[in-house]
Amino acid sequence: MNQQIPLASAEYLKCGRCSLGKLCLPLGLSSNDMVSLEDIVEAGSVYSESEFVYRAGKPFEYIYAVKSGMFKTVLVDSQGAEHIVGFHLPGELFGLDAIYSQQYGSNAVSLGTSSLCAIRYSDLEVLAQKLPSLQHQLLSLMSKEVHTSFVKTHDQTVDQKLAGFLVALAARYKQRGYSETRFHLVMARRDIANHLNMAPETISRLFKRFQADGLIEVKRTDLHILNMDALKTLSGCLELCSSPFVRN
Amino acid sequence: MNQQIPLASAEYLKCGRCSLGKLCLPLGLSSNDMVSLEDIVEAGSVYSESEFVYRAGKPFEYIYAVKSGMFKTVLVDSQGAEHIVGFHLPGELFGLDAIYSQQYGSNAVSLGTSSLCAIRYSDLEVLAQKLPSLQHQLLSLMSKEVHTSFVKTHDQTVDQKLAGFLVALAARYKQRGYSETRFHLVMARRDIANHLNMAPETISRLFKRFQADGLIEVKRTDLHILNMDALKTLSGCLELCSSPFVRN
DNA sequence: CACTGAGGTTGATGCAGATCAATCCCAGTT
DNA sequence: AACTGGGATTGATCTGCATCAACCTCAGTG
Repeated sequence: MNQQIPLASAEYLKCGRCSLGKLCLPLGLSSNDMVSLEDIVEAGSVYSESEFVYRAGKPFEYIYAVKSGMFKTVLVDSQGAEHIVGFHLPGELFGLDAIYSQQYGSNAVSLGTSSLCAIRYSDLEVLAQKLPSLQHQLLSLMSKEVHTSFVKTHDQTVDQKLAGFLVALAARYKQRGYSETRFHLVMARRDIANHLNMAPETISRLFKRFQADGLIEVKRTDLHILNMDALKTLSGCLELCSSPFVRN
Repeated sequence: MNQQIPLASAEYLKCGRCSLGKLCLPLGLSSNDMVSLEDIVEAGSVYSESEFVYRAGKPFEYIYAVKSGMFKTVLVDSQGAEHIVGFHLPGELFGLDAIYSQQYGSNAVSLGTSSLCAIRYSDLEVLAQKLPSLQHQLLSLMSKEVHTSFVKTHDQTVDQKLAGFLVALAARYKQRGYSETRFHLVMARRDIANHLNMAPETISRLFKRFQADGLIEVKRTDLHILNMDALKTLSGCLELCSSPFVRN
């Protein structure tokens, strides 16, 4: 079963003290409201590599906020083929697509050792009813989700897709206070390929070419972006797509 | 400019009497709450063929609910290439992706003569704060939007994509009380092609083959689905994707 | 009723990227 | 330090669908 080990430091990681607050649900909340939110958040369950948070078809109960590490959500079609819908970084929510249907529509899986906060959705709705800023932030985050997935439906060449993916990932790391030019590709090549509807071989070749063109430097999971502007141009989505959005 | 002619019968088309209530925002509202909602809904603006409701980049103010006809939302990338994100049928909302960024991310355009209701989002948020069932329905509809766009990111063969599109459209017509096996393709072939990331020629060839295979009958804009089951099988997304969801 | 033009259809060709098939690389194990 | 196996890379080949080009259809117009 899922190893939901509370972190030793869980008490210190409540929303009010969590560095991710400005990206996550608490954005805009007063300190009083924050305390109410903390009451319904189960903070800091730890998942080890490839553990399932939930599986498609299971009754909807919680939405999740990533605390550390990374998770992926995976759609499985009737033939059993998998499609990675998204990768989720700290401060991002997932499971929101299950509100309507009351059952999860995808599998959620950890990448490496990762942790997250669980929020019982029924509690969240009740609390959002009391706290206007929480309702606002929840709606905002869902809206962002809608927009980013709209942008992703626009098919492109493989170059555009991979460049766009890297640029977006860089922006998301930057938002979280990490370097936007140097970071680890936590997910396997195969996962990137799957997410972008490409063959792993194509990812490999593109990385090689991007490197030859001086755009990036990759060595296993280490990525160094050398020419962000060129990469952005390549991705083909400059104006409306870049600001204030980030595709994830 | 946009011809926003109030319908002569507008008074009779308020939410409480609108047949689309069970699909649209009013779902779950008591009759008292319904009146409050009606207060903030500007019902029944009419748009003629190819009129813009809003354009990408414009400040966000309203979300829209389709009353009659059909609208499409179109993403325009930095090279000016257009991509149709979705077609919107009566009872469906659009503009929700602009909540986060506070500006519309796409162009919204009418297909044929169509009408819609406009709801100032700031009013809606305030009202949703007072009416739990409205908040619930708004969140539900956004969740549905998230889910359907997730499903659409899963790339497939052209056969699967077109079959899936037709099956989903049929289901949406059925929900609205129309035949699910006979309906008009309001949008041009070119628009279907664009939406599905295919060439118009491919749509043409597929329609021909589907017809030869006894799946459908098409004559210009008239579509008759002869073998829904086969079409569903072809679309490749039986279990989780069909119920209770509809891709749009 | 012929004319026009936009949308749709049909056929021929080309290519981007998938697929297939080795080979390589390296982290983890013994 | 040799061994193992899964992921990544590289090269060769194949193919689905886009693209190009020509033609057809039909609603609208004078």
